[in-house]
Amino acid sequence: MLFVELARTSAAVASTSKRSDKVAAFADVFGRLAPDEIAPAVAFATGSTLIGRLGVGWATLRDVRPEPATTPSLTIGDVDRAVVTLASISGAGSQARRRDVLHELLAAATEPEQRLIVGIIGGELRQGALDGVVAAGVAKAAGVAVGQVQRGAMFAGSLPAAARVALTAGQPGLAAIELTPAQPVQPMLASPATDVGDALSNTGLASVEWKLDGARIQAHRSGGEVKLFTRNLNDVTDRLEGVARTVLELPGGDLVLDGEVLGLDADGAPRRFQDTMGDFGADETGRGSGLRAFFFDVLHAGGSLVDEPLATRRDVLSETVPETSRLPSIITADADDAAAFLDRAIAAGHEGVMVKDLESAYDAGRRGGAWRKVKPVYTFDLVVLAVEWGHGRRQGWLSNLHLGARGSDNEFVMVGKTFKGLTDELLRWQTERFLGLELGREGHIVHVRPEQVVEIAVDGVQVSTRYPGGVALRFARVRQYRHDKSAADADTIDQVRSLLR
DNA sequence: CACTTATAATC
DNA sequence: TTCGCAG
DNA sequence: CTGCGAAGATTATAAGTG
Repeated sequence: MLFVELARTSAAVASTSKRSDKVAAFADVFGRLAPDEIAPAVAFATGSTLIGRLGVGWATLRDVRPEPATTPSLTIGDVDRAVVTLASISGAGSQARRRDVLHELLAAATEPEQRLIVGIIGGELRQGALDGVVAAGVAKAAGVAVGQVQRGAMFAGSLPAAARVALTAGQPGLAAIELTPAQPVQPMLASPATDVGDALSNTGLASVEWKLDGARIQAHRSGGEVKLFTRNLNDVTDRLEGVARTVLELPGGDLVLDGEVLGLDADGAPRRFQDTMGDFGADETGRGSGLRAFFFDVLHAGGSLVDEPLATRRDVLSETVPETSRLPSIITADADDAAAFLDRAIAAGHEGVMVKDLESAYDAGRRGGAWRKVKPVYTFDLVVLAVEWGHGRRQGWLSNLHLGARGSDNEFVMVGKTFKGLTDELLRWQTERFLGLELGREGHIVHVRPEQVVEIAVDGVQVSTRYPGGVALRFARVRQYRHDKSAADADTIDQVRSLLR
C-alpha cells in the first residue's frame, strides 16, 4: 500500500474531533493492508515506529526539510525500511549519514506524507488518536470487539503485534494470545487519589502497600532464564544483574513478577530518585548492581494469575518471594489504619502508598479505579517571572509559567515551570494579566514584572544543576492564583530548599 | 581531551 | 509524571 | 470513565566541536 494513504488518513483523523469518524477512517485503510504491512502501518498510525531509538529527534527534523515530492511513490514498506536503516546507523559520521537517509526519505514524500513522517519521528503527531483510537480501528477492520484487540495487545506486548493477529487470524487468533513468560505485558496502572479515605471509598477492603520512588520493573523467569523489563517494556536485564540473580534464585518454575527497583543507603533508607536513576540509566559495568527489587504482584507462577483476585496473587507472592524482596503492606478497609500506614511509609522516606482492591484482577494496561495512589502534596506561593506562548490547543494563550521563589533583596530565583492545572478560563485570564505585566520578549517567552503570586502544588523538590538556586520543583501544577498576596509575601528559596533531602 | 548538543529513558 | 477537556 | 494532549525535571550515552 502507498504510504500516502496512511498520511491522508492521519490528516483526516486530525481534522475531526469525532472519535467514531477517526475509527472508521483507520478501519478503512487497515482492512486493505497486506499482512507484512500491518504491524508497521499500525505503529505509524499511533505515531510511533516498531523500533525504539532512531537517533533522530526534533533538532534534526528542524534542519532537514527538503521540498515535498509532487507525486506519491513511497510504500509502507519503504518507510519501514528507512526507519530500520536510521536505527542501524552508528559510529563516527553517523549524524551526517542519518541526515542523508532522512533527507532522501522526506524528499520522496509528498506534503501530507512529510507531516506524518515528521510527526512519527518527532513523537508529536497530535492527530487526536493514539493506541486507544487505533485499537478501535483495528477491531472494526477485523470485525472483532475492541476489548479483544486490547487484551491481545496487552499480552503480546504491543498493539501492532496484536493488530497483525487480529487482521490475519481474527477473533480465534486473538483469543489464543496469552500471558507468556519472557514476553512482557503492559503493566497495570493506578489512578491518583487525594487521600487514603478517598482511595478506600473506591476499593473497599484493600491491600495498602508502600509506594517506592524508583522505577517499575517486570521480572520474567522462563526455562531458567531471567528477563527484566521497564514500565515501557524496554529490556534492562543486563543493567540489573543483582536483581536478575535474585529472581533466578526464587523457588518454583516459570514466573512473572511486578515490582519496583531502587537504591538503598547503607542504613536501608531509600536513595533519592535522582540517584536511583543514575544507577538505573548507567550501562552495564555493574553500576546498576546497587539497585534492589521489591515485588508487589505476581502475574504468573505455574500458570497465569492475571484473572485471579489480588488476594490470591498476594498469597502466591508471599509463598514465592521472601519478605526482604517484597513491599510492606497491610490489608484494611479502615481509613485510620491506612493513614497510619501511610505515615510510616513517609517516615521511612518513601513516596506514599498504593491502595488496591483485594478482589480486582490484574488489568494489564488499564488505569482504572482498582489501584489508587496516594502521596503527600506540598504547596508553595511563588512568583511568575515569565510565561511561554502555548502550542496546539493552547495556541494563542500564554501557557507555561516560569516560577520564582523569593531570594535576597527583591531578587527572585527560578525553580521550575508549569503548565498544569490551568482551566481554559484561567488560561484566558492569565494571558490578559501577563500581557499587562510584560517587560519584553525572547522567542516565545514573555518576561513579566514579578508581581503575580500563584499557589503551586508539588510532589517534592529535587537537586538541580540548571536552576540557580540548586533546586527544582517536581511535578509542579497550579492550584490557584493568590490575588490576596503580593510578591513580597511569596515563599522563599530557603523554604523550597528545605524540602530537599 | 574537555566541552557541548542531541537523543532517549525514568518519573 | 499531573491535570483539564471532549466524546 | 477513557483517551488524548498540554508540557515539566532528571539521568545517561553517543557523537560532534575546537
